[in-house]
Amino acid sequence: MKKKKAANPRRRPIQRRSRQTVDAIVEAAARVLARHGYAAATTNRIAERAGVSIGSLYEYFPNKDSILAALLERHTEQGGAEVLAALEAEIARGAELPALLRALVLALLRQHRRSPELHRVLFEEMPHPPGADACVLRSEDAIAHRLQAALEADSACRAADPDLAAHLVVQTAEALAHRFVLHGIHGLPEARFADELARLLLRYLGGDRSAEAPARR
Amino acid sequence: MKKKKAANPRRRPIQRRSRQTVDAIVEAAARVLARHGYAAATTNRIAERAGVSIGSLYEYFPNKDSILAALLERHTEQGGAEVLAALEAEIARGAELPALLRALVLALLRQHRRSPELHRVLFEEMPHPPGADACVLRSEDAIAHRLQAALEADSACRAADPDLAAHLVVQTAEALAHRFVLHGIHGLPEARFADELARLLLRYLGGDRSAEAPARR
Amino acid sequence: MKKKKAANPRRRPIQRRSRQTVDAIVEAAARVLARHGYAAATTNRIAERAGVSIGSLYEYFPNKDSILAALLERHTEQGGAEVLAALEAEIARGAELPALLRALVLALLRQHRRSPELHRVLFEEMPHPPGADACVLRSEDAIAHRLQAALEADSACRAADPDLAAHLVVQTAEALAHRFVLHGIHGLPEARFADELARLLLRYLGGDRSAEAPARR
Amino acid sequence: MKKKKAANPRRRPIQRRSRQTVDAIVEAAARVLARHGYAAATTNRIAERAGVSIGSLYEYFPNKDSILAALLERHTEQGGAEVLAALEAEIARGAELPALLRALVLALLRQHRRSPELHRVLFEEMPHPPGADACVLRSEDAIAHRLQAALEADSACRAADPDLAAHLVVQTAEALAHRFVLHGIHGLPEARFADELARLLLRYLGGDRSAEAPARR
DNA sequence: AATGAATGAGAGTTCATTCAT
DNA sequence: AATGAATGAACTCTCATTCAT
Repeated sequence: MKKKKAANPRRRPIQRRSRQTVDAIVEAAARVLARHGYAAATTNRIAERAGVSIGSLYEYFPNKDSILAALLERHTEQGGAEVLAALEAEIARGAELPALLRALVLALLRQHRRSPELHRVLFEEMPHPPGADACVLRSEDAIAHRLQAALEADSACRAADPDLAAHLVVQTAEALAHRFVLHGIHGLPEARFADELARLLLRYLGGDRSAEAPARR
Repeated sequence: MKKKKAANPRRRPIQRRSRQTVDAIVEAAARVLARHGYAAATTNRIAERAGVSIGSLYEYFPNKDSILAALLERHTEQGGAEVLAALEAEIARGAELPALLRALVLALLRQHRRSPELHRVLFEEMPHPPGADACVLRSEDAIAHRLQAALEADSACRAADPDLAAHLVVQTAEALAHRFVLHGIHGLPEARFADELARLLLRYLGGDRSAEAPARR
Repeated sequence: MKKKKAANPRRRPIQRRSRQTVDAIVEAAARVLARHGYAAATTNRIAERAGVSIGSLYEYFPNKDSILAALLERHTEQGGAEVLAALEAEIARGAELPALLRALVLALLRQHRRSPELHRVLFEEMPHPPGADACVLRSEDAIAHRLQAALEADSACRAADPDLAAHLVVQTAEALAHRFVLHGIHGLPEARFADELARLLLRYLGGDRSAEAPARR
Repeated sequence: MKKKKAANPRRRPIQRRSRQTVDAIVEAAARVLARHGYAAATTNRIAERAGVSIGSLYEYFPNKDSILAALLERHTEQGGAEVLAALEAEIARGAELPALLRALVLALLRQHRRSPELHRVLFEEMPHPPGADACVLRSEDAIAHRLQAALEADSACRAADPDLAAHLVVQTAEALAHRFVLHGIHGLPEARFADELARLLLRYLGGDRSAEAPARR
């Protein structure tokens, strides 16, 4: 019988050696998943690719799931940080809502484009045990939180509930970017898709001048 | 690695008896997945729950994956058909864009609510081998296609490319409904979420009078 | 139908430990086959008799067939080596054709007598997948090759084509010894059978003085 | 647990219908074995090829082994009868020992050549449960018996024990013909092989004039 | 007599995990 | 700390055989 232990690394990787080993394992898992798919990602194969014995692997991770969880977390956090940074940069340069949303959309597309195979395996092929998606939610929350602040500061935004609006925006952008990168929409070029998605978000938030133009007549 | 055989039932379930057995197996798979999760869904357990011998199970399905694929397909097609029907009904009664989008959102939420555990396992816990998601795309395409026609017939719609707009709307509604049912957004009640999502879609498509009202003053 | 993997041990048994394990498995297979027949030779039973876990068994052999193939090869090579040695010994002591052929026949009988049950299962009960018999052919070729050299050096031999003659002699001796050990000929004692078989071979090769005697009269 | 029943047909096929069905099944088994090998010869496949339901198959044969045993018996008896007939014909025309032995060798080669694939599967790939070879022994005995009578009547034969000699001759001829058809000897043409094998047998039995020729000088 | 859907014991094999070295 | 041979529970799937129709 298998005991399901908490999916946390066994030891805090404080020392450099440990940190390197943990990284090597997670990195190896990423490579194996991306190149050969979930079914081929056995612990022995991951250890081999990491240049580490299977025994050492289990020194750093209590079980297989914890490795995949760590990878998912790393992947999500890296991606989230990039998007957050892109957002921050745009805000810093005093961008208005339209530019902000475009930046969000482009950053998400870029992130998904980075290693689409890994992304696909991670989010479509790989089983997500209950709770595995917490880090995804956390990452989105962080982005939504930053966006909310921006919305509150932007007079063009007509959202009654900026928190809710920010969440909807982030989730929509994330979900649609994900789908577009993996499956496309007919033959639509990415640039046009980005435009359209940004337009959708902008209209929702109300900074859409062109939409109001007819009414001004 | 094992040769993946075509994921088609061995025997065309033309006769009533066969059809019943196939249904029983798929239904059993659904119950096992929903109640015990992906890891517990062994072929022997599914057969047992279906009240069928393991040999019979393999009389109707060439391998395990084909059972899960059939379940995914059934689930997706049923859901898609319901949403399509809801849309159709709304259109038939001459509903305008706002009511149409509300109906779409509510139908999707209803569908995801029906058996959220099965839904979660099917879409988050269960590995989706490459190609398994084709039926999901097909279902969304069908809904998008119907919606597109409605958009083209609706003078309030300002979408330049109704095909693209319809796809974005359906994908957004589907993705957010999915996420909301599984993870929620803070403690937001479903009714309010539905309102907000419908509002988002409506503003995108341009049938949003209230948004333009202030500008008229 | 299943993909047949190469019937080679996974791990080259270079280290002493590995070599021992491989031997233990092959030896266990021999015991199980001899004692309980082909039908009882399951991988689990072989592993158990070898005092090895089923997992370890598959560490050293890629599949069941490869174990049986290894056993067949070991059996054939051992037997062939013995016969070859007997032949060599006889040649070394300067034996003439009659003694040589007797030695060949006796060595083959001895070899088949050693574990007749294993021999029977290996060559009659066990399915031989195409190609499995290559090692048998190789072994016979080696013996025939040695015999050929002896024939060419023996002035009593009247064989026009020593290569062909050597092959016929070896195949005849092998086949008849095999049959005699497994099924006997009426109640014929082995000693008389050996005499007669040796006589048959001798007459073929022409070293048979007694046969020519009457004609001289 | 499987009960091993006696490998005899359940019912005496007296009626024409039954006889036809039995034949169809055995014939189907032959085709499946020859074309697809032992591993593919499942009872269901045999029944299908025979144009008979699996239920009917078990009406006529108590188990799978009995079908294969029946096929082996049919094959062996047919072959034996042909060889016997060839021998008889040669004797009837008053042939001498050399011609008789040539006829025996050629008949055996012809028989093995008829469906070498079936022959190979039947005698090398297929497991022969203990006792399955009784019919082969019987068939050879019959041929040996006829040959013995011929030897006793032939003044050229110098065999001291004609019964034993006949058995050795038949077994040698059979075994070597078998081996030659299945594996060949280097690139040797069949005609030369037949010559050499006949010469071997002839020298054994002593009707070899050419061998004695040198002595006459 | 004939059918063929149903059966289920048991086969081969995998792979996450352990632990003696 | 590190190793990797060893483990064995548990999996998917096959196929000879049965029996209700």
